[in-house]
Amino acid sequence: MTNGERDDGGPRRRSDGEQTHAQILDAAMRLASIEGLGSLTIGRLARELGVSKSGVFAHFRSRQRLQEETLRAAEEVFQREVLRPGLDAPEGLARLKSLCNAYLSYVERGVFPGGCFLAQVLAEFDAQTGPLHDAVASGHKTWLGLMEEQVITAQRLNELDPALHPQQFAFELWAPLELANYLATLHRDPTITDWGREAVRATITRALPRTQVSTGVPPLA
Amino acid sequence: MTNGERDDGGPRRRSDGEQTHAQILDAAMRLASIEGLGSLTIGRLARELGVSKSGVFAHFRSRQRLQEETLRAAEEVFQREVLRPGLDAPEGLARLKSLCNAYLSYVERGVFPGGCFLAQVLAEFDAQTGPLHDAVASGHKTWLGLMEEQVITAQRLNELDPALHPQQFAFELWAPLELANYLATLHRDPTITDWGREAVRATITRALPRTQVSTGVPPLA
DNA sequence: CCTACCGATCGGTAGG
DNA sequence: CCTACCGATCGGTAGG
Repeated sequence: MTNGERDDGGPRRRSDGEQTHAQILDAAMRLASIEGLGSLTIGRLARELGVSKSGVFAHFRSRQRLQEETLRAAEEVFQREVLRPGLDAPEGLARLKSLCNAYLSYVERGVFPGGCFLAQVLAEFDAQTGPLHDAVASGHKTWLGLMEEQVITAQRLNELDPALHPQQFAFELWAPLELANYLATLHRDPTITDWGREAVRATITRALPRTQVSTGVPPLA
Repeated sequence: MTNGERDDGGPRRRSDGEQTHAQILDAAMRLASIEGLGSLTIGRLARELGVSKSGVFAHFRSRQRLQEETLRAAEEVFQREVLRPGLDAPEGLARLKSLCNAYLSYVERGVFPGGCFLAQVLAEFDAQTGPLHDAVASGHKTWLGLMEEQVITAQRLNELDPALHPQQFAFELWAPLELANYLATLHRDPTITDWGREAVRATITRALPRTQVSTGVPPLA
C-alpha cells in the first residue's frame, strides 16, 4: 500500500477519512466482541468516540453496512492473528497443531476483549437469516476447510491415520478450541485454554497412524 | 401441584395470570433462542402475543426480571429435555453416554428454534458482567460438574481409565456437543449432530481402561 | 389486563 | 465532519 504523504504539515499523515474509518471499525470490533453485532449502534459508537452520530453514520450510510464492515474487519484480524502465524508451519500435522496453537494463543492474548469474534458471531447469527448469517456460515466453512486440508495432507504424509474422516477430524479439533474460548471468557480465566491444548493433544494422539513414521527411517519388523 | 379448579365454567381452568405468565415465557424463550436475550424487548413480545406492552410489563415489572425469568424457564426446559432423560441411565459410563445422547437428541428435535438455549446465552453473556452473566456461569458449572461426577464414577467402576483428569475429560465430551449444536443451527442441518455423536464415541474409546472389565469377570492373566 | 403518556435512544435524512 | 430534525421504538409510570 503506497503512502500518498502530504507535505502541508497537518498532524495526520494518511487520508483523514481513511484513518477515522479504521478507528471506528476498531471501536466497533471491541464493542461487538463483548456485546454482539446486534448491540452495535451508531449512537453508542459515536458517544464512545466523542463524535456526532451522523459523523459515524456518514462513514457507512446504514447500520447494516456498519455491521458487515465490522465483521469483515474482524475476519481480517483473525487472518492476521491466527491463520498467518498458523500457516507458517510446514504443511501436514505440524501445520494442524500450529493452527490450533495459534487459535489458543489468540484467545489468551485477548486480541478481542470479548474473546474470539468468530465464535461470538457464530452463536449470534447461527439461527438468524440475512447477509450476516451467510457471511458467518461462509467464514466458518473456510476455517473448517482449512483444517480439513491439513488433515488430508497429514494423511498423505503418513502423519495421521488414513482411516480418519477428514471433515470429522477437523470438527473434533475445532470443538475444544471453540469451547475453550467461551469458557476462558466466561470465567475470566485465560488458563482454561490449556484444557483446549490438552484436548487437541489427546485427540491427535489417538489419531496417529498405527505404524508411525515420523522420520524417513522405515519401522523395524 | 394441586389444581384449584373452579366450577364457574370459565374457558380457563388454572389461574389466568399464571397461564398467561407461562405463555409469555414460552414466546420469550423461542424469540431469545434465535435472537438472544439482549434482543428480547417487552414491546416485541407484546406485539407477538397480541397484547399491550404494559400487559406484558405487568407480569415482570422490569426488563431485567423478564430476561432472568426467561433464562430460568429455559434452564427448566434443559433439565426436563436433557438432564432428566440422561440421568435415567445407570450411573457411570452408561450415564455419561446417555447425557451426551440426550443433549444431541434435544438439538435434533429442535426443542428451541434457535438451538440450545444454554449455548446461546453462553456466547452472549460470556464477556458481559451482571446477573445474567453470573447465572450463565453458574449454570454451566453445574452442567460440567454433572458430567465430571459421572467420569469419576465411571473410573471407580473401572469403565474409564483412572489416569483421566475428570474435569478435563468432561470438557472433551462437552466440546463436540456444543459445536455440533452451533453448526447444526448455522447450516440448518440437524444431521450435523452425528459429527458430535462420532466425536463422543471416539473420545470415549480412547479413554477406556487398559484392561477393560465390562462384566464382573476378572480379566485373564 | 387497558390507554395514555414520559424522556431517551434508535436508524436515517436534510442541509450545510 | 456538524446541527437539527423525522417517525418509531425503547423501558417504565400513572391511573384505571
